[in-house]
Amino acid sequence: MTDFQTSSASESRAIHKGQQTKAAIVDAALGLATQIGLEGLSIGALADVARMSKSGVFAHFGSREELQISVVREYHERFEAEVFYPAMKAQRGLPRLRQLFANWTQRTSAEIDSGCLYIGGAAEFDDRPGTVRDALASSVKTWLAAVHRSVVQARDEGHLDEGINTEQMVFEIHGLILALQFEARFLRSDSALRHTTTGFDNMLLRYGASPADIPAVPTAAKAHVKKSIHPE
Amino acid sequence: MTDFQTSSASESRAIHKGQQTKAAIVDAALGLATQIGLEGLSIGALADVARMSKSGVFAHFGSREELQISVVREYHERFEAEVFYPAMKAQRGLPRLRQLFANWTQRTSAEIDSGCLYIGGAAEFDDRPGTVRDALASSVKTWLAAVHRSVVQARDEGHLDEGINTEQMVFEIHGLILALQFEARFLRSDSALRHTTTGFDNMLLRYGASPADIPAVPTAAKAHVKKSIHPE
DNA sequence: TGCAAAATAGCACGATCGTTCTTTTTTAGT
DNA sequence: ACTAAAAAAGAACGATCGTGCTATTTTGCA
Repeated sequence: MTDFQTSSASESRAIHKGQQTKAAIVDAALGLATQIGLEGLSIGALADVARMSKSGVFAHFGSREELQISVVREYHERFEAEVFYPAMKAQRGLPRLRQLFANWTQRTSAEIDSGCLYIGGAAEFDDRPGTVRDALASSVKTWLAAVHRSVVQARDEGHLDEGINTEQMVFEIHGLILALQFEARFLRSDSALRHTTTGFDNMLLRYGASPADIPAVPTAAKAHVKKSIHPE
Repeated sequence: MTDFQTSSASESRAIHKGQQTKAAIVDAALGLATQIGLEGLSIGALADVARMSKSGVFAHFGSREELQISVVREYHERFEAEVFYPAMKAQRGLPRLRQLFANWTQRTSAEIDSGCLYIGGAAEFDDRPGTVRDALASSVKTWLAAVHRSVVQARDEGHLDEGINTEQMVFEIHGLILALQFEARFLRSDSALRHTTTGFDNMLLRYGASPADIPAVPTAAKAHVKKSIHPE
């Protein structure tokens, strides 16, 4: 169920009370990790936030590494629930791909005080082998594979040109999201969101989406319709 | 001289010996910071690498923050020397922009054990205000402004369509580089470099560069020349 | 060659780190 | 209500953190 596939059947087994306080701890840990990073996450600071003793927190995980992995798993599930599943309700093909991108964009830019754990984690762990890196990379790959499936479906439905390089398109989509996080969150640029959606619309046209499917950009530019697309 | 402008006149004032050991320390610190991050950089570990005492290292900076800023400045100068200045020798306009991108790409992907300090730093400091973040953001903005100048020049030289949105193009270029770092360094994808150059070539065509200026992609694809560009 | 100054080392401080062990409190089933 | 088990707290450990202070070594110039 944690694989960005559409499945069902989940079991909530909160027999003992420890399960829910552990959930509360992970929730607080995720909040800390998205602010100061997975490596910056310390058990002492987490205990303060969770209003618990250090050893009380520690006992739920057995090691800091296991805590970090729990945070990655929790983020994976939330990402799935907020970005992936809602988009599955959109019509298969281009509409679903657009919804997927819209949810992803919103998740990356809208949240005021929480950066994307995948992006921050990639920077922290690209030179740091271990189980945390593995869990992180596994989640990211699963997600990118889901995006790729959506691109392939859009092509197979005839919403995009059939000769397109789907991996190339996913790479470029990923780039737009990364640039959004970088320029919006780090550089505090308020035009990053606009550049992201404009870039995506341009990309769709370039990959063969029918212009009717692309909503007009809500700016004042209207006369630039030469042979290339250069919206204001 | 540290502003990505083409200027000259530099003065090397190594009067006292402390200057050169400080340079050696900063060099080692930069190596550490690109691996474990600016926040992970500790004076104790740095002293070990530099074969010095902790206090000996510390005395050169007075605070850890100042050490981090020194590392950012050093990275700025090296980036300038390896990416910016060499590209200035290329012909003004599209050739120079292409060289700039090529150098940037190489710097981002080729270095085996050192990630880009700007990208890692942006992830670490996007929620951490202070002088280190300011130094980092200042360097990045200066560099992106240099890229933007190069785009504007390419347009003014007539190498790109005159109606293009230059900020949008810089944003998309930045996205390609960020995706390169993410997928090559974190996901260890060996197709990331190819996706980056392909994406750039497609982008140039879309922004109006004459196809003759785009070197053929050295792959087996040759028959895809419909109305859009879909190289293998 | 001597001497002031600069550079480096040594040492200690309070704080925090992850982790272990023991004790106390709270829970859930009878 | 009683009790065994689970959960949380408390205390301490060695290590490392950034930083201050004092001594020692090294440097560069008269």
